[in-house]
Amino acid sequence: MIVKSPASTSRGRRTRAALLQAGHEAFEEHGYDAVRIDDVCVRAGVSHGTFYTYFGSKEALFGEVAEAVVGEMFAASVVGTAASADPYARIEAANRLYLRAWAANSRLVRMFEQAATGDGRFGRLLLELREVFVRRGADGLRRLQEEGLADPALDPRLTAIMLGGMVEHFAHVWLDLGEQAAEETAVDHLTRLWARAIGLTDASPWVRPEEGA
Amino acid sequence: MIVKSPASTSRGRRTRAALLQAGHEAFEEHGYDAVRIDDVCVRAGVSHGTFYTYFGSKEALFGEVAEAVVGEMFAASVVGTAASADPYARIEAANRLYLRAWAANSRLVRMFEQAATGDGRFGRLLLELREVFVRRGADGLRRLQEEGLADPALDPRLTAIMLGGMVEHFAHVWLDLGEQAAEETAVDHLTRLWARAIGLTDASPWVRPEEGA
Amino acid sequence: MIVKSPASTSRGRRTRAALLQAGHEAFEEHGYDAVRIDDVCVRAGVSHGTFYTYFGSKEALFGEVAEAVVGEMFAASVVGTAASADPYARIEAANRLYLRAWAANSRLVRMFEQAATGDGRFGRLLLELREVFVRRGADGLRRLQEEGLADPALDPRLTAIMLGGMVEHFAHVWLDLGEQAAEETAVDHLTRLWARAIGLTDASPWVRPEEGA
Amino acid sequence: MIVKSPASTSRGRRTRAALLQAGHEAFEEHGYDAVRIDDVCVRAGVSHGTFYTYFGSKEALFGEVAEAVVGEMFAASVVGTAASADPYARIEAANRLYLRAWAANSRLVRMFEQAATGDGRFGRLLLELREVFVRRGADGLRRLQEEGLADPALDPRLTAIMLGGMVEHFAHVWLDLGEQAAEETAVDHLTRLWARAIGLTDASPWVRPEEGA
DNA sequence: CATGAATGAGAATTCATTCAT
DNA sequence: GATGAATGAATTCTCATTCAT
Repeated sequence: MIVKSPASTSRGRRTRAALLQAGHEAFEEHGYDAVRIDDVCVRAGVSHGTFYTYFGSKEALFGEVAEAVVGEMFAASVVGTAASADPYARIEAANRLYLRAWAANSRLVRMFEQAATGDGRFGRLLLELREVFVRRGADGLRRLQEEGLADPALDPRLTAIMLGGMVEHFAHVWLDLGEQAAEETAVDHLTRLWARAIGLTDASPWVRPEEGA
Repeated sequence: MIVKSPASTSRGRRTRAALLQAGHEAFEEHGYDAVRIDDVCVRAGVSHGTFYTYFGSKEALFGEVAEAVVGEMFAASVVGTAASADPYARIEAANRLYLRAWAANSRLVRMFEQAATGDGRFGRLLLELREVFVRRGADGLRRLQEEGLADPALDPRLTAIMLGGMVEHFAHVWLDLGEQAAEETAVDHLTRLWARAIGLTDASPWVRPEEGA
Repeated sequence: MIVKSPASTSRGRRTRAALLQAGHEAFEEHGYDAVRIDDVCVRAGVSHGTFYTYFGSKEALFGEVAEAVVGEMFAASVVGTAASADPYARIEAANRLYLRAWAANSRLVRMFEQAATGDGRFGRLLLELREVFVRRGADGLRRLQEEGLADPALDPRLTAIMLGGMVEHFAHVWLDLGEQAAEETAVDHLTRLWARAIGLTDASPWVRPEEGA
Repeated sequence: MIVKSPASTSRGRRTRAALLQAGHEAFEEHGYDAVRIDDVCVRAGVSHGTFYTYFGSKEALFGEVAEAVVGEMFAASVVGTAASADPYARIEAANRLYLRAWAANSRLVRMFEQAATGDGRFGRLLLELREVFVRRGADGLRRLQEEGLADPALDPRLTAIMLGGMVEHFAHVWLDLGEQAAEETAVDHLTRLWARAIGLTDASPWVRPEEGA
């Protein structure tokens, strides 16, 4: 895509950033289709003519917003990789991270899927993003399997998709659909479910009554 | 909602059904906003004037399509409730059911969320639908907890949301995003993860090597 | 090009014809670029939405106007071919015909050339039209040459282009630029010049004074 | 017209000339309406803000381009007037000149007619230009008539318009529409046709066979 | 009931022109 | 003088909806 204006002056850079920001907010609030170019312009405080100085179309704007968001999420996914040595703690940290990363952009990322239907560009972007998270999850599980800490019968990729999806989906229900829950409780549950699902032994202190007998 | 025409004649009933069916397909394929009344009419083989004999607006059509879909899913969720006595088998049956129910309508249901942004009507529909599945999951878990077969520390509702979300989300990734997987493998993994996540004793035969030593 | 509407009803056919007529007039009066779709609609007495029921764009309308005009001119070029046996009279008849054919559409045909620059479609149409007239002229000249009535040294095609151009251009100057002249005088001059230019002997009764001496 | 800037500095003069040149080329290539100020500026290598330092509007630029072109053509029409004493050679020289003058600017001059539709200013310019050529042709013919070398029955002005139009129109067909022809052949034919059309005695050596018998 | 012509509000986009830097 | 950001009037085109036949 041709970036219409390199925004060579500082004023230009400011305007461009304002439009990007306004677009981000507008898309988040109302969804791709419902956003009018003018909405974005009003929010950014510029005339609609100015919009076209910086972006060729609504789609172009969305593309840049999307790239920025995906970039953020990539970045977030990397932070804190070198966490604890304790597997359970690592899972907990990852879940917290995951939840927060999606918290910031849940609605927008969902929107990529709508936008993705037709085009293909956003679809690819979205798949790449998801793949990063999936791969991280799969790699983690594989390591645990090699160490004998997780059920070796589980397919790492499939499992990562499923458990990762659990977190992603919960983030959506929690943040977008307003399901009430404290972050601590949420992370605690997600981690406990995840850890025990893969067979991590010391996943929880729970001991079945019968065993105790 | 005022149903514009009770479609009293049999010809009328046929036309109405054709529009409903055409709408279902069109929404599924292209998404709410991208569908034009004309697309639906062409697909149904009627003139676009006729559309308004049966539906007051595009939204009205979508509303009826949505209600039909939700009805189907409600129905599907009830079927086979009285399955096996074995908890693991019950979970497996539920997951298979769940997966299939979403398989049929995943794209449309997702669309409810887009459409929901506006007036809240579809949003409510969606919440009610989800609630049915959540409640079933929560009830099942509570029963297992009472029987001492599942971790009593887990919050039934939260857990049901998370694990139900895992299934729902996987259905989406699998069917809409094209992740490759055999249904058997998928159901097997989902069930294993679900069962072990809640601490169901005989969830899987896996025993950690060290323990075996 | 897809004709947007076959205008199956008589009302539709009337509206379509009105738009075509209005377009013809508007293009003729103001030129392609200066005509707004709305001008055409107002003139035709329909809303601009209706315009798009029948034509996909201004260019599409112009295309149909152009085809109609070219068709008319083709038709006009054929009429009266079987005229007199006297070569001079034949040339005169052809010139009168030529002048009248261009009289009706001079401005529009000129417009094709503007419109032709970019596209190619109108350019081809125009070349074909011109070719018809050129070929007729060339064939006529060739016959006269074979009969020994015209200078055999003249290239028929080139000559036809030049003398045909003389008539076409004069039509433009006369009709569009307002040069004053009576049709009789014009036809008389054009014929006399044309006939004598190709060496047709009895082209004019004029005898050079010296010869008379 | 108020010339916005006298371009007092040498840098200013250079910029002004660059814009004029760029405008000339752009108008020639794409036509008046299709040219955007930005195209001209890019071609001239200046920012579009600068344009308005030198020209008040697109029309003003076109006006200056037009005046320059017309000036050139006036100049060209004068050159070589004092040629040979032989009438046929004089006509040949004039035709060659005519053809070359139009060759250089045919497209732009045609454009004057489009642009003329609006305010009449360019139309007047064009008429004046054409008048120069017409008058020269008419004067030449009148002289020949007085000398008994051309048909006295011909109206000088009308004849000059017609034969001049033949040359002008051929220039257009040849150069703009791509009709293939060598300049020599073209000038030879034009001259022969022109000379014989007005009845110039020794116009061509052709003698009808019958006469030769 | 069915048809399809007509409508017009609304959205995207272009581009000549102005103006602060 | 030069720059390029900002403006907004003007234009094209879409599509849900109405209505006469």
